Amino acid sequence: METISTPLLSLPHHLTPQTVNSNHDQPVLSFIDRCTNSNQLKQIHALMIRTGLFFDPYSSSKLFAASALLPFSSLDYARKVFDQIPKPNLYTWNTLIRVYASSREPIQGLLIFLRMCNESPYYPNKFTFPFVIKAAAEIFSLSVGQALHGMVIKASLGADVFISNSLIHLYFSCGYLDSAYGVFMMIGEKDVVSWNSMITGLAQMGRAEKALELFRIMEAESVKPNDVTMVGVLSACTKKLDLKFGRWVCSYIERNGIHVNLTLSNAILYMYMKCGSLEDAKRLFDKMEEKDIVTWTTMLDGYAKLGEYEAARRVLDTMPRQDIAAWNALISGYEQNWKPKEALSIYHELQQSKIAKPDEITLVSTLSACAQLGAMEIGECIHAYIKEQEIKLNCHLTTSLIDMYSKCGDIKKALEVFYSAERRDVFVWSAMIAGLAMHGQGRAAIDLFSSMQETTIKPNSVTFTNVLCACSHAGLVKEAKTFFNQMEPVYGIPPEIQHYSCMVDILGRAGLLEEAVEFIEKMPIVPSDSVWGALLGACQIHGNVELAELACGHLLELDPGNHGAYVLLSNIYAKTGKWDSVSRLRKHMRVTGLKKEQGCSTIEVNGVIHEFLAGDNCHPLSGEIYSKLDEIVMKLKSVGYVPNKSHLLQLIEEDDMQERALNLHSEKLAIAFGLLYGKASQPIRIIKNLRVCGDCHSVAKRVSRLYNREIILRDRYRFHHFSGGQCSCKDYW
DNA sequence: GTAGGGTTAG
Repeated sequence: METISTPLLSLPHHLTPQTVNSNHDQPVLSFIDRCTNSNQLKQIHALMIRTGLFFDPYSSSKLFAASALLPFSSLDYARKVFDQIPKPNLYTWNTLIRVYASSREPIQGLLIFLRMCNESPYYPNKFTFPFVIKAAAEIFSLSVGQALHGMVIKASLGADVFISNSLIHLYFSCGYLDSAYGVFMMIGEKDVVSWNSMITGLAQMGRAEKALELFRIMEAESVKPNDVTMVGVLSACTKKLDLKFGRWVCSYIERNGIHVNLTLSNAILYMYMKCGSLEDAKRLFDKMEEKDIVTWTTMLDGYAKLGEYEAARRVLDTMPRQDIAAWNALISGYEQNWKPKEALSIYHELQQSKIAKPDEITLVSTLSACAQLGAMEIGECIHAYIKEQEIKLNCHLTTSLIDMYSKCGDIKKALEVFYSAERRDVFVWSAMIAGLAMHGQGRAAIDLFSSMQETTIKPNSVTFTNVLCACSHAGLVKEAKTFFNQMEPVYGIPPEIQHYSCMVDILGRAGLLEEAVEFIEKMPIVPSDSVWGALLGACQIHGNVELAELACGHLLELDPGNHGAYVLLSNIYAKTGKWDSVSRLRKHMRVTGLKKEQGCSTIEVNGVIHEFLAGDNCHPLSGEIYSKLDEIVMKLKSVGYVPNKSHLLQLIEEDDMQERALNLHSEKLAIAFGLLYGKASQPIRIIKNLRVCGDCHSVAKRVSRLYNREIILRDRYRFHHFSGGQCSCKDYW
């Protein structure tokens, strides 16, 4: 359509804008709204230019609105029409801001708004503000939003309910609950949208209780709720996992004859799923006449999160269109249920099938699966894919990459990602601090926390957990006390149970057992199993039987099935030679059927994860692995290694059996495998599900020197970097 | 002389 790009050339000379009468009964205009496709619209456009009608501001505004708002039209075309209009009127400016505000580039809405203020003779009116405020909300810009709010007040439009409602929405998108509430309170005649904006906003911010309270007030003030209200209320129920209230909402909807559209059905379905009523969800799903991709994905996600993978898979295979969200639901279902291998296998299938393109969420879940497994080669492939596809690193992805590299043992790469990140939110900072902590670099973690103070990012409760964890792994008692004491007065974060546990752990490890007990006694909240567990762990290190029994008693009271507590206590008895107690405990464990969690180590070689259980013969190369292990032990013994059996005294009595059992530890099998098949230039990276025992620790140290190989071992709590006969934990773990 | 704000999944 040539006339669109060169309209002025084809303008008939006898029809200049001035000669057109503002006759709005022009028959052409009535055709605009009746267009059913873009060709018809373009024909009218051409005709209007030929006749000069296009240069009448009212007529062009009608055409422009159609080009911007009719469903078949594109924003690109609308923009071309706009650029042809010599003097857009206010209606036209407003319409352009409106379509940009809900487009993929809401920032354009703000830019057009600025252009309008500078270039046009118009001052924004009551229609302009809702659109431009929406644009600000879309990009979460509090500063722009506040500036607009100021303009609204200056223009004496503060009482407009439409504008107020959009301001409420804006403040919620920016997390400014109080400002939203302030605007809400200033509305003289609140309408249903005002209430809906508040209820939805509160629910989304996790203030479910407050949202439901507002719903009750709304009822008391006789404002009639609609379907959107109910979606908001259901969202609050879902956040609270309150099935009872959710069911009540469903009956409320029925009693009040509220129209149940697809969105509302989906919200009910989601509530049932999240609140744990699979039965209700299934019944509703089968009853729903109309289903969209949200419906299917909600079912799929529900099954996957409940661990019903076959049902989840069936939904994926049945749904009419598999978009990336559906795949994400399955991948994250596996990942969040600690089935990282399955998660990676689905990701692999997705890549092979090319049915959908992985997005940020896919990559976040997949990286987390790599972190769980310690699968660094796969994690690196995903990092390369991100670079190759030029996927922009948002804070979520940055956090996942840092976490993956940290948990796979490459703290340098984690730091590289951290320092090259364009944006760092509190999660990015916290992940980096956690990474340094688990690698025993307590000082560096604290320094990083100090650098964080120089930014505008405020630490949260997790940040402090990680900082205290760093102090624990590095034995920084004084520093830990300072941070802990600053939490509430300086940062406004009241210490939670995990912070108390950390402190008990720090004091206990340092041998300040008395102080640790005093600390527990003074706690303003009830000590949890983790607090007693920390004390018990410290008692093992320092061989304090009395306190260990006390801690163990409390621990088993809170968590009777805690086999770890028994193992720790029996270790302490063994260490202090209380054999009677050891056998009494062993008998008790046998009778109650308590078993130690089986040790398991994994190692990645050439992108394949190999898994070893204690004493297992399942690996196809088992024979070679055991011969290698024998060779290692012989070599080590020839240079003075003596097996340290204190770690399994409680389980096996005969001496040679003890040594055999030690050699069956899964991390030793993994080390032997790594020496046999890993690249000689690469460190051996091993992930162990339990804590590494003292004997394996000393073997790893010796192997690192004798074979001149770096070994990086992640156990349940932290990393050990073995190199040249030393470990990064300095034998403090 | 045309019009506006709030909605479900990952």
